[in-house]
Amino acid sequence: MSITADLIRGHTETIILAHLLQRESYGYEINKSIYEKSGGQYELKEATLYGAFRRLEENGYITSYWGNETTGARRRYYRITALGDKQYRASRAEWENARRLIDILIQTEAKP
Amino acid sequence: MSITADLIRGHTETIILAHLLQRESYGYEINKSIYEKSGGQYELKEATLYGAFRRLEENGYITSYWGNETTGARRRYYRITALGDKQYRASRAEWENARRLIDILIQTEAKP
DNA sequence: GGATATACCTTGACAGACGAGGTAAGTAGT
DNA sequence: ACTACTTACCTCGTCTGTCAAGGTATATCC
Repeated sequence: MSITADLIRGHTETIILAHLLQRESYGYEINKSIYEKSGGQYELKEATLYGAFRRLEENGYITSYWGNETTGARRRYYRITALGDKQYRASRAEWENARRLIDILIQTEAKP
Repeated sequence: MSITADLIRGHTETIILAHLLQRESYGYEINKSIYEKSGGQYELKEATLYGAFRRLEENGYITSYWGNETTGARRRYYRITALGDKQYRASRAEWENARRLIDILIQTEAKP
């Protein structure tokens, strides 16, 4: 992992919601997907991932159920709720705003 | 303050360094400047600000000295070091990368 | 005298991320 | 049969940055 996690902190839950909007999924797959989408630059730690799932479920943004795998390890699937969809849109709008703000705040005028 | 601080978390020190690259300054002024640049959307809490100063100084990114104000409250001025300049450039590059990455990770394809 | 602005600082609590550990089932090679 | 690896889940304790709440002191305005 080449990107410092502090910079992603605060976006973990939004990233997970974004993935679940595409399709129902489970922890291991979501993490793999993040790894691939980031070109190998970023990967959630498991403790972070499962902690985020717990919070998201507590807040009613996702629901979960055990898949009925007949082979291989069991999987817990997650599905986004209507509330989660709403939260995703709000978080995304916040990100757009924060991005613009940080761009303004960390820039220096006329310095090569 | 309308932006949640969690989204800025991890950029506080870079924001301070960016300000100090423009000119030597002191805590109160830096915070006012952030408030104004952000259009009143964001303001550091004092505990956060002074905590960041302490870390920056411990790491050798800034130095400080007491101003000799003849009137009004005393001020502790901060100056960025060569190491701080280097760190700023690195942090800024990291931000460009993180920004691109988050954009990729929180986007959903073809959803209105 | 009292309120407000400037200007600094500290302590304790909280929340998210992480390191390090664990469980369990299937697959591949020797 | 044994060993190693992959898939897949989970938890506990620690660390770090932020914040609420408190404090000190000087100067100005009404």
